[in-house]
Amino acid sequence: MKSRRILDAALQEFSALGFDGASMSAIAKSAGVSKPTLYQYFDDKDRLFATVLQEGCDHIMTPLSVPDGSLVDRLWEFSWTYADFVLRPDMLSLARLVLGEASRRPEVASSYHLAGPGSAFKGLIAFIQECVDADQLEVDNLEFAAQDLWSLILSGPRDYHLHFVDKHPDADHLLQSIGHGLEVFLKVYSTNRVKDLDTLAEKIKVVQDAANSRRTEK
Amino acid sequence: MKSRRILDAALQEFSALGFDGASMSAIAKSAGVSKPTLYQYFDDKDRLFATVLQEGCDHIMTPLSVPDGSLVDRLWEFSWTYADFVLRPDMLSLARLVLGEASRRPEVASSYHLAGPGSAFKGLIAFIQECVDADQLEVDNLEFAAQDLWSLILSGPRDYHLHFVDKHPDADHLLQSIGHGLEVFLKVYSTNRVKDLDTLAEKIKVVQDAANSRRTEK
Amino acid sequence: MKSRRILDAALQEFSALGFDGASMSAIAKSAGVSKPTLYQYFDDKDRLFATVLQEGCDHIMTPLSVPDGSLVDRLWEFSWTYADFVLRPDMLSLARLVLGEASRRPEVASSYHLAGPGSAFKGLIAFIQECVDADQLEVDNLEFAAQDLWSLILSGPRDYHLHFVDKHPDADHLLQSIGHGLEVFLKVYSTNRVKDLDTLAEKIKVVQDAANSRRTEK
Amino acid sequence: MKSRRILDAALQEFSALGFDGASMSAIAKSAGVSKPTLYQYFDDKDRLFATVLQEGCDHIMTPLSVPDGSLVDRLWEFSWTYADFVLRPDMLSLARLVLGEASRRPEVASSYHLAGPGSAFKGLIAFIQECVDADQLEVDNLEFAAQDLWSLILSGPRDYHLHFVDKHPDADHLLQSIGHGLEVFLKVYSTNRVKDLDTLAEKIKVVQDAANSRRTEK
DNA sequence: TATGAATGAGCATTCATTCAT
DNA sequence: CATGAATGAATGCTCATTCAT
Repeated sequence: MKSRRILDAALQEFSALGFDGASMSAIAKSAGVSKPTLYQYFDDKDRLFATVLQEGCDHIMTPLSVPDGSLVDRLWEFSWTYADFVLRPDMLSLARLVLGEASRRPEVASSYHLAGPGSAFKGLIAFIQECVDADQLEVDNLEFAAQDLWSLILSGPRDYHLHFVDKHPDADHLLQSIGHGLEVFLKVYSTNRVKDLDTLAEKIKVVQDAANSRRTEK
Repeated sequence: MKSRRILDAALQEFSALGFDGASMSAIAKSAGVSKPTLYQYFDDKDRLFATVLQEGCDHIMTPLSVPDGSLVDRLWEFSWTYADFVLRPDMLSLARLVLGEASRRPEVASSYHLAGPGSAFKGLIAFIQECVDADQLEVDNLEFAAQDLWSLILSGPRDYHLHFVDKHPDADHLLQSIGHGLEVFLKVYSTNRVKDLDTLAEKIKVVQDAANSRRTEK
Repeated sequence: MKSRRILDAALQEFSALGFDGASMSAIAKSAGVSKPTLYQYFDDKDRLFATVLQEGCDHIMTPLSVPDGSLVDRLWEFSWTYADFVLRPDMLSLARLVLGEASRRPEVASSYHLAGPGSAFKGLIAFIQECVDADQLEVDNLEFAAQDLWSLILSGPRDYHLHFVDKHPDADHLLQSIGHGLEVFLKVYSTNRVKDLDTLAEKIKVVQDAANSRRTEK
Repeated sequence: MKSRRILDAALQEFSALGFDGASMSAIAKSAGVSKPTLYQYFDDKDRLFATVLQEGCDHIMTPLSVPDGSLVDRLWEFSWTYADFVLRPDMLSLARLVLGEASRRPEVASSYHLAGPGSAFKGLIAFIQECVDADQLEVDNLEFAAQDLWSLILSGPRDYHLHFVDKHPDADHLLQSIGHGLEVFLKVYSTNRVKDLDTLAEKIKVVQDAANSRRTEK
């Protein structure tokens, strides 16, 4: 449990200050333990860092389950699940931390990529495979299709939020982005373009109206 | 000229070690000057860092001019120009550096984004506008189209190479990636899909054959 | 105890080299501790300096008790007590140090004056008040009388020894100085001038003879 | 003339910051010359410091002439001349500077004392001799009498203003201090006590009234 | 096991001083 | 003669790491 507190504190400090910027003293204090205790649990700063990132990677493997439903429903759900996860402030911090250290610790960055985007990618591929099997999508190359989905939906917002640290994701904007991304994706890969695009448009409208009415209430 | 050497050395060190990791001594030594000299040119480490990034941003504004030619020719040229630029090791290092410091220097990261991807984006939009004016593309929302082009073509490889520091861009892979991206883009936005896709396929084949024959020669 | 050693070393170094001249490294070494240890005890150089001076001021408050006896006896004792204290090399060093920093740290100099000469002054006033109450002195203005006593007895030697660092107080000279000072003081303020001056003269003679015989023995 | 500007700037800086605190760069800039030029005139910092103090000492030799007139008139004039000189802010700064460096440069402090208080002392002695010759004072030991005069009149205020840097001499207070000092001095040494004390009292009253009326006018 | 106290090595920065021009 | 540009050597201070308890 003490190691738990230490790892949390370390993630916090590393994320905020970077590897060099974070000091073992600060981590120890923030974890509420003494420095020697900290060193009892983790041999040195590098080890601690590695462990923190390892943990980060392990935690990444979350969103893989895809619900049942129509193609559009599933894509929709899938997209938002990923978006919520990928744009979470702590995930963005972690990503920045990893990239900041990438030149000095190439393994860290690559294994993070494998665990993060990589595993997400696997999920994507599996999901698309399912849709193909169900004759909902027509896909030549699974990998490309998966990449397209990811790129169209999330690469823009993620890039933006990686760089604009204190701008929090804006639901409206995200809706537009995902909505448009899915539209393009369906145009290209759907076996039933017209209907799917209709369904999508309606879905977007529903969410938008809900948002608007919520805003009006205020 | 001395300040030139200092800035180069600083970029080098910062890129390799991060802001905290880079030491003024190391920068001075690597620039072949003494520490006091370094401080004569740059008031302090922060200022030096800021200048280095400023320069980085200034240098980013490069690829904006787009050649004449058929739609596919132009898209092709455009894509490769951007890819070459964005995947250059030094540009990737800079991007990592900026992201690594983003939490502590939000302005740095945001102004980098504005100068880098942001300005690239403007170029993209202008370019697409031209194509629309020439009835080559049919576009609803310019921004979305531009974002799509960028995402489809480059977000995948860039993300990959940001994380895999020592893997150098592989022409084959890139060709596939860009080729596929352009294909999707044309499918969605071209006013003359069939012909354009044909032209594209041919273009890809030509390049691939050239590459193969080059490989065989070796 | 370690902070004791540090403070001693610091007083030493500061006294010998001044605030800027003394280096934290030298203080640490002279105290037999490492620099980080030094910084564990004192937040920074200023704090250390302040503490050293604070201590100096606290130690100053010593000679206030005045013995019983005849007026001349008491004055005599009083004078020598103060002289011994004020002319002690370390007290002179401290005084020089304080004055040397006075322009940059006015509060230091003024609070030193309050604690040092100032508190001595209060003792003087109290003492003279006692003598007045006992009808031994006739005084118009207590403060002036106290100032006169101090000035007549010690201002000359103190000024001299402040400037001549390596001349150690010479008992003979001091005897003359104090003797003469007291004589003037008694002439002006004693209620029993003739007798008191006689007593004083005899006291001086006794001490002088003792000194002479001591010198002869050698 | 350039060396003039340098010396002035150096005195300024040294007085304000002490020897170590003053930087050659700052002195050069404040003198409006470049550092190499500064070094052309003065071999090194020590030399410059020595020269500055030498000059300070030379300038000290000022108040020696004593006007004619009655004993009280002459003492009065004499006292104020010295007081004005000794309490001048720049003289106080110089004194502090010298004392602050005394432990590291004993010769500096002693030669300053010789040139400053020492030479004043000689003036005092000569002056008192004159008064003795004119049967105005009855003095046993010239040196002691001179020391008494100085001590009674100026040691208090000077000590005060050495320590309280930003308190400027207050005419009222000084008047009291000098008035009382002279009173004591006359009581002890005058050959015509009653009359001289009367004259003095009147002199004080006149000055005090003048000051009061001046204050009322405001 | 947990810690207060300690340290060697290093960092950003500044200074007195000196070339090359 | 005067200077812009340069530097070796130090300074105040901090950090990752480790004893002694």
